[in-house]
Amino acid sequence: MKASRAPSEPSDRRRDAERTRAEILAVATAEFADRGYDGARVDEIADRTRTTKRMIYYYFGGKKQLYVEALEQAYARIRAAEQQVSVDHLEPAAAIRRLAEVTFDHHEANPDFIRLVSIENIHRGEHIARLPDLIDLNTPAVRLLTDLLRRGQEQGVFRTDVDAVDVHLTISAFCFFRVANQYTFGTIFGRDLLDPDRREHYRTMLGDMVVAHLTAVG
Amino acid sequence: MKASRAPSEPSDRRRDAERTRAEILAVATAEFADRGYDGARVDEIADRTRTTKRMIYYYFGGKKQLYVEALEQAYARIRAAEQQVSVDHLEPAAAIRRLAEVTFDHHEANPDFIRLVSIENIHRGEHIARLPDLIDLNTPAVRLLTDLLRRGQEQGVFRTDVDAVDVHLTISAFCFFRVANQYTFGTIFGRDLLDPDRREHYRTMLGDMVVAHLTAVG
DNA sequence: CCACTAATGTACGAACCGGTACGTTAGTTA
DNA sequence: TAACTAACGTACCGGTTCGTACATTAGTGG
Repeated sequence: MKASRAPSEPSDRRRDAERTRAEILAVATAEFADRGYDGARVDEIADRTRTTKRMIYYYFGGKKQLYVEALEQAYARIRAAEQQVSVDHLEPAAAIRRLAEVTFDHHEANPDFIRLVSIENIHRGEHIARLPDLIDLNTPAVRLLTDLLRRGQEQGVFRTDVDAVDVHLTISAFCFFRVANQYTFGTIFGRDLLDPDRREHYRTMLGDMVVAHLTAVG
Repeated sequence: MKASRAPSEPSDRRRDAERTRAEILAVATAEFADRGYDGARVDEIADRTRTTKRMIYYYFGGKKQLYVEALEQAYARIRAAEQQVSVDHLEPAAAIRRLAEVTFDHHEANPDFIRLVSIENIHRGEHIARLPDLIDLNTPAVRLLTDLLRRGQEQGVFRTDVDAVDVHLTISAFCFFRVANQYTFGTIFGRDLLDPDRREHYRTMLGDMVVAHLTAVG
């Protein structure tokens, strides 16, 4: 945390631990997302930074620890972005729709995060399970949904047999699948799920679906 | 295809090309689903069969071709199972619900298939794209949905701004995510999506959601 | 400006892993 | 039963890849 305070912005390659560490982590995130844990190469990560492989072991200890930190940082970023969302001024149904759109946009804009999550699930979540900081039963999205569901239910417009996590699951599933499985789905059904011309259709459809479900009689 | 016709069922280790090949493929499918393409080990696959690594190269040519055949066979099996579904006797809404349930059950019962698809998407579908036999724009599920949507729309009970592939996407996304992302989702939100006690809830919820969406005013 | 440490670079080792050269055996057929 | 081939086994090679021993330099405090 010793801030670099050189005259007139140092801006480049002198010794800078923080910068080196951050650069390694950024490159590693891209590499792991690109090729998976086992497909990623430590030498490749090193080559893409302005430093050497030695520094990876100096700062992170090993390939696995590097992967875990990349995963942790990716989650932290998404969490931070979620925290920004505010829908207090909207009616429950409109607010749910808005939240679905934010999630939709988010997934589309962060394919590397999606890929890291897929990779982590292939490994059965063994690494994320050891990151207690990430276990947050009250994620911003879930907190918002809890409140919105309560409001809608009190107004008598929302069904009462689904909870916040269920709704979050529904929204996440749609947004995640659209990005994560774009390749196999696109190949088999001949439909590019990320075609910009269809983007608005799917964004609206998701909101329609979630709201239709919640407002249907339970 | 020369059927083994030995006296009183040979039942074991004599020379049997078909059997050896099939055994390798079965073991390989499990290994690739378990550890991913790069994580899978050819030696490990060989060790788990009653034959040797040499046979893998004799019958399949290499690790990649073995993976591709495992993927192809997995898709073929799912396709065959889909073909069995018949919902002609049901009203459109009930039929859609039934189809959703079949897909739900199917995904839950075949986690290895789910994992292979996830793995293939991490590889950006590069292998499946080279399997023209699998490119089927009219999958059994899509054919059924096309018919059901038409019937429902003619009866004036279904909205007209979604097509069969959209509905299939919705259903698949939910079923796939629930199995594929069970680990990270379960860890972060503290909810086991495959808990048998919640199974019926999610199975019903999916049908409710899809039907509510389709019957809502477009 | 000197000594000390954090940060960095180089070169290399050892295990792993996909793949293959080469030899052998079982079953078939003339 | 001899000859032939499909099926199978063994032993090994060569490149890859994670990791490290060791040397070096930049910056900092006294």
